[in-house]
Amino acid sequence: MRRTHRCGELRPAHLGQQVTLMGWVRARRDHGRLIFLDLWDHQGVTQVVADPRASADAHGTMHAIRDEYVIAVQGVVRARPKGTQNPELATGEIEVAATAVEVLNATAPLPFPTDDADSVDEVLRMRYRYLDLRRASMQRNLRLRHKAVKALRDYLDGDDFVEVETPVLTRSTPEGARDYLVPSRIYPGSFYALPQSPQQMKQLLMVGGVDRYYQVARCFRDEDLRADRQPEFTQLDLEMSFVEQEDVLSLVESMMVHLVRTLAPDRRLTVPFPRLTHDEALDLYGTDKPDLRLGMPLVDCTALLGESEVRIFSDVVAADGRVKGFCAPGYGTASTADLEALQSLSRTLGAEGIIWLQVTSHGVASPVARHLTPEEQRGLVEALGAAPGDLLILVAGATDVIHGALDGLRRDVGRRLSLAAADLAFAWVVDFPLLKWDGEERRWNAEHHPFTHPQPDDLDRLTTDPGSVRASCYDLVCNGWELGSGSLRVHERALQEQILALLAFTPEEAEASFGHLLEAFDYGAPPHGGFAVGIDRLVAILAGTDTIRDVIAFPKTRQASDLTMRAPAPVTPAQLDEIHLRVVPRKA
RNA sequence: GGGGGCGUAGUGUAGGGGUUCAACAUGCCGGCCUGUCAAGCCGGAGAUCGCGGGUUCAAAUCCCGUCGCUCCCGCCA
Repeated sequence: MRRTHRCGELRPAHLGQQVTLMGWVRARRDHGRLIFLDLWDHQGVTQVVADPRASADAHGTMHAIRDEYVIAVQGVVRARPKGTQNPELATGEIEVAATAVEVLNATAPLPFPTDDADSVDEVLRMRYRYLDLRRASMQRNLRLRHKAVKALRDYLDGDDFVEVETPVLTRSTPEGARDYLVPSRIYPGSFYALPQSPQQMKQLLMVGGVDRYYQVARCFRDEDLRADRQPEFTQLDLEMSFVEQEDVLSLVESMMVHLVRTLAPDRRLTVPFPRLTHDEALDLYGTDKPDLRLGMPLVDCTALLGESEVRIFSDVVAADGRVKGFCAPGYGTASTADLEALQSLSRTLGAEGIIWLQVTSHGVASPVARHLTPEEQRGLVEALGAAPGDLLILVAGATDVIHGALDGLRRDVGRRLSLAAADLAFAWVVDFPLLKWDGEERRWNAEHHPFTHPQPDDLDRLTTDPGSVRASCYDLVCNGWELGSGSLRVHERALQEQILALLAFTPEEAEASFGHLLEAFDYGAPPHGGFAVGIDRLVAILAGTDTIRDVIAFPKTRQASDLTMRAPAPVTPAQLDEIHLRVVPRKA
């Protein structure tokens, strides 16, 4: 038997045709005489009927068949009797009357149902990922991912980009995340590293005159996992020569708009994407990846409360801290339990706690209300733009701490109030600082990476006031996710050496780690810049899921293990010998 | 590394010291049934409650430890 059609394909136009379908059995319905089953493949479902009068053999086989058996059905397409059509099925007007049924593979009862109805423990889903992938939502996600990548490739292909593959076995570089290392058999004691990103390679491609490069690149970082972080992940990595920041932003923005208009035309977009400076983002939302769907910007109330009788406020202000807060519209209905949950969340996030005020038509209700003057109460309501029925949430403390806490509180309140619509709230965050101070190690670190070009206006402060130098660096955020980031790169040897020196590399270390790049800059490196989009996150947002695991065929667990392949796993002593390694058990 | 959540028949859940505490749904096995489509009806099998220890006359239930999954912080240039 050979398959003639897919399971979602047959229509009344095929009536009378002899067809052969192959697929998985779903929902067998045995009426004794008539037996129905739904034959499923990735494309759809067709009802198959066995009638003992038509074929005793086919009927007998279908009696013995169970759910998820893989079968081939030969039969005739016929119209369903009046009143038995199923309008919920694309193939619902027809059915296939089986004349021959062949079991291609019998199936044991599945460890969990594939019908999407119940949520199943993720251990099982991961262990039997191939069964999980039979579920409609996972099928949708995988195909959405394929279409998204194709749309991005098509867009770049139409704009003179060329996809170039770069090595996965490459060199460990200092800074950044922990590398995944691969021992060398041929060079005892030496290691390849899996790339954290193709950053240096794509810069070398620019020196090589490629001009516009992209790659759907697998990247590896040996750090702890999150819902939006896997140790291996995929970036749409791109780089362009002879460009300014604006060129990169506008290319990426049109590419994303193209993608959304192609794949999700009903999702609302704000175009052009709003732009925030890094400072503005922190000031307004306490984070550099704000979810703009939520509204509720932060307001600084420090000046308003500096003289307050409320000790928490005055103490913090006296200690050079700040008081900031936001207004949760309509959340005056928060119960005591809700408020306690917010208190506890704020402490988890490192703050001392929150001060809440319920705004009513005759003032504010709050544990601290009687310690606030009428002017202070009015001032707060006005500054936070509150109306009766709203809840004000204030946090006092050091700026970093209250920003972290308010960011978390704002997102939590957003969830509680279901403020996140189906929009795709893209935004650019620009003007990142070039460097950040590492207080513990008492040295500067690159905010983005060491190859980021300082903004030209700030170049002269590189020696006098490094912390104030802004970078030509930009992030794309969407719905509270960091979707991608990029920068203009240093292409001048002297400047790169100066920056590496600021990052506490001795000339010898710089030469050892980045000599190949520095040397390349001597041989005609064009000005260049680029970007990288996190494909897993992008598809997760489009798919409407909370975790990138749902858009990765075989993801890893929180403990970085692959439950399907059971990796990582020990290897034989002979294998270790070959790569000159000995495993030393960790001392207890 | 730190904090939180979860773990009970194949699956999803209920039960929160004793006395229908091992239950419900679904799946599975068998039977009946000419039109179902999450088929229906009847019958049956299936869990020593993740694992180990402790408290107690008595533990699925309380305590400690451990393992696994998960969320957040740290970390992620």
